[in-house]
Amino acid sequence: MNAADVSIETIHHELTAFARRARASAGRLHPELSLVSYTLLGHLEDVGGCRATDLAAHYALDKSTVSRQVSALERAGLVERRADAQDQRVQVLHLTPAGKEILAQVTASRRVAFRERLAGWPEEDLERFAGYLLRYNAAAGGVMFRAAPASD
Amino acid sequence: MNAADVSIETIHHELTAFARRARASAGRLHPELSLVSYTLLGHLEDVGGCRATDLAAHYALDKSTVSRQVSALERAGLVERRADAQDQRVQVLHLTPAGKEILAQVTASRRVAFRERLAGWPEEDLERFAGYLLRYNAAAGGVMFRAAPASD
DNA sequence: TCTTCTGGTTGCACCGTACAACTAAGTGGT
DNA sequence: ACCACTTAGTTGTACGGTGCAACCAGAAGA
Repeated sequence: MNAADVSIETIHHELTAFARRARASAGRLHPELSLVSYTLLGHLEDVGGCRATDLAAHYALDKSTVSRQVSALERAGLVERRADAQDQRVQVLHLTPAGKEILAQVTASRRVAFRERLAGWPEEDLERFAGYLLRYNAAAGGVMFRAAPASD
Repeated sequence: MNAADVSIETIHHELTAFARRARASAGRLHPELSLVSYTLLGHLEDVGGCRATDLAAHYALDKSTVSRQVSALERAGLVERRADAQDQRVQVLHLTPAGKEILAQVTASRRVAFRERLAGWPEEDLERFAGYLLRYNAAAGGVMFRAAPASD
């Protein structure tokens, strides 16, 4: 096992640990906004409104899951559905002011957490780390794990 | 917003994306071994057997959750419980040969996935990336998000 | 028009999780 | 020796997130 393999093993291990920890702790702080809800709201803000189908495709979620998430967010008053003039089936989703507010709060609080955790890092390392994550996620392309090589 | 803040924002965004993606896709490949089961088995292999309470403490899970996970793993024949001579309450958990086998398979297949995704990276970048993740996770110290700064 | 496609909802089942109540076993004080 | 307290683990219950399948309503094309 050469040095590159050791590094890959470490990356594997640490990213797995991160994912597990995120899963375990994501819901406990900000109970009003789960990790998925948060990313959904964030996407709506980024793109400025889209359809439920777009969310499902973008996040590789089942449309039923998105439907329920959106229902919950609407019930909470964070998103609103607007009819589409061209197509009566689609409902364009938009953030409400309350949704923008909550999203901003949660983002700010999480940013603080990340900033604390990254305090003391040289700017050069921050930039490289960010670059590596971008590059890695781009390569991951929406799927975290591939199927087993030979067993299927 | 200076360059460091931009980097931190990117790290925040990309790690969040990774966590969400992991959550969404972890269960679909290797349905026989969820992300949690996998890390539990991995820990048992690393430390060579421990108590359910140790697992709960190490992964910040409720003991009931661990109890059920362990029960499932035992039912699947991947771990076995051994009585402790000193304390009749504790059951020391060990991987069975089948557990070692499955763990090795899943690890291998995931390693392949990571290796593919990291193919073409210069060895220097791999080492730095691994180092950054280690450093970040060490700073995270078991909790992914801190409470909101002022709202509570 | 009639069939097919598409956006979305709902019923159902499953998993992972927490909390609370509980049992069984060890520990310590009197 | 006994009783209170702690600790390890299980079980009941509830909840949130997820996928699949069935379904409905609107749109598009043969």
